[in-house]
Amino acid sequence: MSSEHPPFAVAVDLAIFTIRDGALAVLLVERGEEPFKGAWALPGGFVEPDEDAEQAAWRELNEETGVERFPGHLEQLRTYSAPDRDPRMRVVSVAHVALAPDLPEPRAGTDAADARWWVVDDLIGEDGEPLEDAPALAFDHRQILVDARERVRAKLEYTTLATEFVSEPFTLPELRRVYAAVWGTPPDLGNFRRKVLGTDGFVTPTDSHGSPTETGGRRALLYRRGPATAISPPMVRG
Amino acid sequence: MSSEHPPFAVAVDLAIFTIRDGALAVLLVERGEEPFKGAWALPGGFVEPDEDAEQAAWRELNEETGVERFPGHLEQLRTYSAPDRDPRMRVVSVAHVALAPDLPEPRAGTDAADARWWVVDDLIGEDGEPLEDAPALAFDHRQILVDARERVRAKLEYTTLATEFVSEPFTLPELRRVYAAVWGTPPDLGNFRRKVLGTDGFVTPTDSHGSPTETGGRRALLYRRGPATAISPPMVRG
DNA sequence: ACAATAGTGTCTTTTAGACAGTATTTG
DNA sequence: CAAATACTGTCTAAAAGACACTATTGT
Repeated sequence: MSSEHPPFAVAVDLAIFTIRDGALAVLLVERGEEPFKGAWALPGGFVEPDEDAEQAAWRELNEETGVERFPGHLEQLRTYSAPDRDPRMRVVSVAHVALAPDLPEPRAGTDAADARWWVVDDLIGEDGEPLEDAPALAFDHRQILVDARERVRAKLEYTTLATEFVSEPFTLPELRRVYAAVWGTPPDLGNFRRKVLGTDGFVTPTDSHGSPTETGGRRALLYRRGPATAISPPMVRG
Repeated sequence: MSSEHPPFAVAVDLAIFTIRDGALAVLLVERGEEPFKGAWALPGGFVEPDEDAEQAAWRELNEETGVERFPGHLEQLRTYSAPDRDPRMRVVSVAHVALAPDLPEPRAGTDAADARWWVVDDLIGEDGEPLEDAPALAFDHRQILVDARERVRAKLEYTTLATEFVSEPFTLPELRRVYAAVWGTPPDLGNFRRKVLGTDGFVTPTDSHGSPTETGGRRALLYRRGPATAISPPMVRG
């Protein structure tokens, strides 16, 4: 190592996903200060001297979503460090992906004008390019969001992460709708059931049934998350 | 974001892999200064004010390996940010994984006493625990190395990354020995050929043959890297 | 009864796993 | 020739893809 080490600020940014109305949604905050005042951004904040990035991410997660203890999954995505990514000063951001079952409407943070859920596919297209009529995101947050969505899409293939998007107990049709929302197209009904039930420890059955729907139809069996984390061989995207 | 942002140093650390004598090897440098003076560490250095982490990693890659332009693959692994990971000061490290065909013996860096290739499985066991008779690594570099090895193992399954471990042109038996070295056990000969040749764009054939071996045997056909980057469905680890 | 949703079964195609056999080269 | 290495073929088993059929519930 050389002996000089210029000072940086280190931040965490969070792509917090949930499923709302059958679509993948992400939490954005409207910036109340310059730079990018009025633009929408991923929630985040600086890492404090006595914590690591993951602890900072958990702290922000609870602050931004306004819950006691965030009920879902958190993992590091990657670090973004372009020298000019923040016009004020040199900031490297350790981006994280979080996901949880449907959460309440968020409260605005201290320095955010507003905060709300956005349908991800209304913000960025399949190719990762911004959509017309969609707000431009602050900093490099569009790229972070593109990378985060791809991470979630990929991990549904080879992990049991989808169960983090539903609250226990859940039905298999609910779980299937998670795949439909994230991948944009639902997996085949029969093959999906065969794969989930055939993967040891993906889900464990209960002996009770879900509530009836308004529109009629058979009531689905309820399940809980199983101990498995990997799906092998993976479930493939349509 | 809050308005305070304590100063950090931002470093990159590199797990540089190659195949030597049929085994996965990693480049380590012996530290010439405190802390951890005399211990072995992953090469790395601080990010400069005008570069991002990836540029810093490329710079260190060329400096540490002593080549003009590093001929292999580089990607970000993850960021390590425990508050006490460096006893001198607060340093977050953006770790990277690099891999390349067999490289020359490295030269020692300016602040490193020595540098050499180590067989990875002589440093860390299958479980990720340190081995007896193996040197302890400086900082959190054992954990970084464990994570880096797992990344490479996993990516051989679903990407064509293995071709970055051989220099062009190469033979299929050479490529198969990459899998054997990284996974610890060779894939079945016939099935390996079927998978590689059956994956469109994995390799492209040439019309010439490799050199004869000392011990006799048929000469293998030579191939070059193809345009494909993904293997679908993946090749599975024995 | 009908619509809607949940769940089962089955036929076909694809792919992996195992492994036997053939081809080419050196000494 | 034998030994060593490269390559091909084939049989079997497992899994996915497609899709038809049955079951249960509400209106």
